[in-house]
Amino acid sequence: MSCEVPEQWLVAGDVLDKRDDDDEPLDDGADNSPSPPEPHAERKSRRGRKPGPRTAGPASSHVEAERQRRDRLNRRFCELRAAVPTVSRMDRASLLSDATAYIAELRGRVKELETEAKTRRMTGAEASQSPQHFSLEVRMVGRDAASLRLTTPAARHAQAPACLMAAIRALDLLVQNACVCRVGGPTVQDVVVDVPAAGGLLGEDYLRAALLHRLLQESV
Amino acid sequence: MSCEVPEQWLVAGDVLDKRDDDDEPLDDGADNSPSPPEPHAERKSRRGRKPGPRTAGPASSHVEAERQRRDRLNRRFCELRAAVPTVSRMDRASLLSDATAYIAELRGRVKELETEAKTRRMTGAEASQSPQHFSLEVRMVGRDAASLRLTTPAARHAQAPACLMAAIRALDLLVQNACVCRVGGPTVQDVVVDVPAAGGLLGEDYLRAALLHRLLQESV
DNA sequence: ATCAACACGTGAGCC
DNA sequence: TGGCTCACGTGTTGA
Repeated sequence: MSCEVPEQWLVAGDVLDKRDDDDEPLDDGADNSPSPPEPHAERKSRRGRKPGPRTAGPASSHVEAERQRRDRLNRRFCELRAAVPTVSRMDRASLLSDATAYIAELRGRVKELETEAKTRRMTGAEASQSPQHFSLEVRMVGRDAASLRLTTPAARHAQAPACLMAAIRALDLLVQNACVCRVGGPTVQDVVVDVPAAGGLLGEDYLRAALLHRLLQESV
Repeated sequence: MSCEVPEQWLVAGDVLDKRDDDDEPLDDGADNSPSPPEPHAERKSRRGRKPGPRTAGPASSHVEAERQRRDRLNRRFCELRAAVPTVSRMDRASLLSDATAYIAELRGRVKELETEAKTRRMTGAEASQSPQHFSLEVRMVGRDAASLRLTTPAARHAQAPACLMAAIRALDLLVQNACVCRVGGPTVQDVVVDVPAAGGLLGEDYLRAALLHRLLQESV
């Protein structure tokens, strides 16, 4: 496919100025029209026709433009070939179909990975939002003591007791007694904590709200 | 770019048999050489040259092959154009560069998503393997009671106390007193549990081994 | 020798 | 008008 440019069969006045910038063909204002017959160099896989009789006449602006168009196409083909890792053959047509297939493959991978990431994110969010499914009882014992009972419907949320402990500690409360048990096998996990000195300025509702807030924050 | 095929300027004996299967040009053994002049149909964006003088002579096997090659290239171009969503212009060259850029973009997305998935997997594995970093003390109190102390170096392993509780329960042990606290801010998490009736047939080493086993199993 | 692939020049439509 | 693009036929290679 002639990607290399071994300047071959150059003609006499080869200038090779070719400011062959790619990057959007929104250029080429009025630059290629000038006179220089500018023969095309660069060919490698010696296939195709020889540069021809090189009619340097002034009527060759068209052939020159066509030459530049061909060169640009060739460069684009080379770039595409460099971008596609699975090049079955060196054909142009094979390159095109390979590029199409590769794009489809990449699209499939992207979609697959995105769905996987989404699934992972969902499970993660579900696991971290599990405290929303907690049932938190706050029962005042006397005036400044409380008994908390945290129940989670699924035992896979094994971090629930620790979250409650952290929340209690974050509220500067002391734990007098704690009992964690699982009843009904892996379905229910129960935490009962007795907290002295949890009353005072802290009412039952405030205590519940603060603990819930902490629990939700803890499980981020 | 003439993707449609509105059969135009057909010549008299158009047969249109063209078993134009794509899928790897490893076919066409000796089929195009036969006599039928087979003019090419299908053109739409009336650009380019007219089909020419249609030299129906037997010397047109080459032009026919070239025609088929052109048609195949055109089809492949159309397929690629259908596969690339960001077609800036209708040029062939623009299509090629757009396809290259799109492939690069897809590659970047794939790499990004893969690294994200890998990171997520690593953190998950690390979090689940964290109990390996636990420090578990087992101190016998008398003959059939024990005091356990579980210390985790990182406080983000909030499920450690629950894991210990589950392990204790799995060993059918009772918890007399438990205390979970965090010292040094979020760096150390400490769990102290008193377990009566943990002696008997269960020695200290066996208790420690069983608890470690349970802890490692729990954290899968 | 045939065959496949490419490059070249050129005709022609379109803006 | 001219520039840009594509199609066409042909010349010329390599296998």
